[in-house]
Amino acid sequence: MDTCEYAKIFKALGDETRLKIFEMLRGGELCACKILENLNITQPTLSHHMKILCECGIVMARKDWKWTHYSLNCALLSGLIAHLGDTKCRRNTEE
Amino acid sequence: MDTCEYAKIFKALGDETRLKIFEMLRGGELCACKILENLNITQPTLSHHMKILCECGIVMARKDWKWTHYSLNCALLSGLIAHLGDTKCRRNTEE
DNA sequence: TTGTCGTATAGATATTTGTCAATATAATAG
DNA sequence: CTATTATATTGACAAATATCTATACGACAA
Repeated sequence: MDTCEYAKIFKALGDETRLKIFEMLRGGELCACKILENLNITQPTLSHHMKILCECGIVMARKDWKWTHYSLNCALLSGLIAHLGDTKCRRNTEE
Repeated sequence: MDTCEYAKIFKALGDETRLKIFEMLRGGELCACKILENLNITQPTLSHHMKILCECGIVMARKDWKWTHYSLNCALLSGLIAHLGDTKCRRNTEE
């Protein structure tokens, strides 16, 4: 995973609507129609956002008959968290 | 910290140039001129990016004589990591 | 086949964004 | 005062983006 891919994830999460979707999915898998119910956007707009979330890898799609179910890619999320956590953070009081 | 503020942070990190800056700062505090040396952008463009990084709170500026030193806001970063880590991530194999 | 339902794509448009050159600002030195 | 140095701001512009309406696609039902 290089910097460019992380940038893609951050960019995906950097839109308020998509971050809301991300937060919804943190509770577990959801179908597109359920997500749509909780947002004030049209269906094509949701489809557009889901594509972006899937293309960066942080969200996965699963088709089940007519419905598409979305869930977080937990492995990728864990990797991202681990990467962020690997930061040299000194206590601000001293060098 | 509400969702909107996280979106601002993610948006800030969603640009490749700014993510590079973020990665540089993970190694510790740096002056603007040092950051500029490692990027192929002009000084005004760097200034613009630093403003965005500071406005979302993830980067802090410290003026010392003629130089401005930038460093990560470790408290905010920790909060972000904790938030992300608080995700209900099931093993993908079972319900 | 025709209709319905959930989702995706195409095309248009207004807004946002990243970048630059030019200029300003603030602090210091002489 | 003037000159220098590091950084910030302004204004312009091309590229990217979020959103919509209209339409297409795919799966199933009758």
